[in-house]
Amino acid sequence: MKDKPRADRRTNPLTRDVIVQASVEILDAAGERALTFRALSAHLSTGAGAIYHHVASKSELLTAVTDEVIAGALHHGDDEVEPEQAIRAVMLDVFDAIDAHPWVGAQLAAEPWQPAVLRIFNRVGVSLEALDVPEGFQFDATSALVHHILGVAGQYAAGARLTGPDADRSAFLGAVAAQWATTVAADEYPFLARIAKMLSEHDDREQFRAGVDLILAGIAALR
Amino acid sequence: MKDKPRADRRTNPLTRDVIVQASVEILDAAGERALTFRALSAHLSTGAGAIYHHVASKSELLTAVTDEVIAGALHHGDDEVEPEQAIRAVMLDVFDAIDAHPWVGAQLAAEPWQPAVLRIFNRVGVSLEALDVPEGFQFDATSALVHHILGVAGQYAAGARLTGPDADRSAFLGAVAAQWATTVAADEYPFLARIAKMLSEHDDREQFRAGVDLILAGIAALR
DNA sequence: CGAAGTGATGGAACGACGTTCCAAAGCAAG
DNA sequence: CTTGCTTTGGAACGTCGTTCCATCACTTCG
Repeated sequence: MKDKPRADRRTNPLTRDVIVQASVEILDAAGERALTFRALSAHLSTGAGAIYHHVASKSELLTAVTDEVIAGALHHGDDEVEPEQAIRAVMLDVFDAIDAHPWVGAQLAAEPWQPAVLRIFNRVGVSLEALDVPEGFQFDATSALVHHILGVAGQYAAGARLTGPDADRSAFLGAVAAQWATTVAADEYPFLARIAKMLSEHDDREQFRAGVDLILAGIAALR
Repeated sequence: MKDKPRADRRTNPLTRDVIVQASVEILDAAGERALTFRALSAHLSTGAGAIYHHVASKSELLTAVTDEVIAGALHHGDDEVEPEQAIRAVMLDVFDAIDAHPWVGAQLAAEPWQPAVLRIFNRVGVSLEALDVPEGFQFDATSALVHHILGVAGQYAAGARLTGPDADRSAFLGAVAAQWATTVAADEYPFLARIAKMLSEHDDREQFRAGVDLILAGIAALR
């Protein structure tokens, strides 16, 4: 036992998990641009070299942090409800995780086949098997659902990055819509001009859910 | 007229278009990581300051370059064929553009509401209006299609970035699948384990098209 | 109980990047 | 020719990811 004299140096051992947790705190508090090895060093009262002893690179750290959040978000049970509801629950779990941590969306959209994506892919696929989807169609159907997540993730996360951590999203979208109405020529972009007003009023979560409904209806029609 | 003595300084004027074209060449030849203001300066035989006189920042340059490629890819006519075929044509045009320039995919997935995305969004929406989609549903339906593009874009582009400009994609996917079979525990990721073998054989373009079919079938079912 | 070894630590240093700054050069107007 | 404005290009700045290495704490063995 080393109860007292263990000095002040390394009272808590600086493990990979500690680094990941600190990264989540920095990312949530100040956004993805704020996560640097210098900020991390300061936050952990250590040097960059010590961090590199536990983590190979920044991209490896980002995938680990992303997987941490996604794994925590997928704690829904998947064998109790009917399969279609299970899929909806998983999809919304991921959306809510991105909503709570916009940097997760950026990371999911940027890195292919990273552990977090595999986790989502598998989870969606498992729920999809319970439907009467033929085996040759399961891959395409699961991919469509996952791509929908990733597409929304990229746009949503990037939007949140532009607005800042606490800005009003509907105000931001209203500004975008206003810019459409002025900058964008109505004759060049007729569809945009017509739905510009809907943009500021729409609910991202509802739109995401509508997309899920669309894909599920397509699966039901084509299976 | 200044036909001869125009000297060596101002032989060709270094305009914004010249910079965009040079950027496309660098990106296509060496990937997105190769596009730096130093490489651009060398390629154009100038200095960084001169470039900044025509372009505000690197991200502005990237959005301009992306819009250039997407605008060139959307030259399909949209008023001659039946609307559903028009949508398929637009979707595949964008996919093929991303296939030819993987960095476009990364950029599309990263920046929200950039001009290139608006261009795609409007084009899909215009074609969608010709279907019997009720007005309140057009926004959600168009968003689902665009999100599908963006989701695929991010994954596909990032995959191409990992493999390099000329590597064999199916070989890369085979390696990913092999890693699934070994690293990923079959009991933890049952669906992935079962589908791993399909990954190396699948055709990305066909899978993208299957996703489009899925969403279109969903639109037809819900409208 | 002390010596030797091993992994962890943290800070300095490196190269590359985006961006800014500024002096020189071209060109148009008086 | 002179004056003023735009364009040019290269030097310089600050920050980043990453590498390197001297030092330290702790275990293991004689």
